[in-house]
Amino acid sequence: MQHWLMKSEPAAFSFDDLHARPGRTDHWDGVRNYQARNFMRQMRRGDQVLFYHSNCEQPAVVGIAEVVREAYPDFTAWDPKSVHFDAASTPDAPRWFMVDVRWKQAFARAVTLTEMKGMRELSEMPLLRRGSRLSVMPVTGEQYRAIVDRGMKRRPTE
DNA sequence: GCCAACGTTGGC
DNA sequence: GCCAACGTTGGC
Repeated sequence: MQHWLMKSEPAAFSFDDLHARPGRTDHWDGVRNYQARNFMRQMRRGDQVLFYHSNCEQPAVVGIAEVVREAYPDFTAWDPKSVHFDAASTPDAPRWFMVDVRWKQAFARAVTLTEMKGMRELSEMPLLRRGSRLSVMPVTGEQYRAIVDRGMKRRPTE
């Protein structure tokens, strides 16, 4: 099983928004970056996803989601009215892809970006690199467990 | 709202 | 294929 981190701006689509969807499930549309797209295509059903709130008052991982459908064409790229429209992507030759994720569990408390910067286990995370803009990234099992442990308060907080 | 860092575009 | 200009991301 693989682990991932996916960013979303809560003003656009929050972890609570995902919870409110039918089946607590939605498609992850709008990724328009090749590296992030390629990571999504590597996702497999059952992979665990850290849901990260970006570009907001308190950037943080707020909970866990799960991949329930593997990569398929992002149809919002074909819709001229969509902000994610891309004329270069067609149904015959889709350029962009998305996966479906299901809300799984909210953290007891958010694990903030500031806090993550102080965690030794996370020193290699792309998320913490200066200027990192990658919106979908792999997370190692160790990094995943370290973050979930914090979020679930299974470990005394400093 | 600012602005540094990044990815993409397009002229050459 | 280079690289300046541009638009976007996202922390602060």
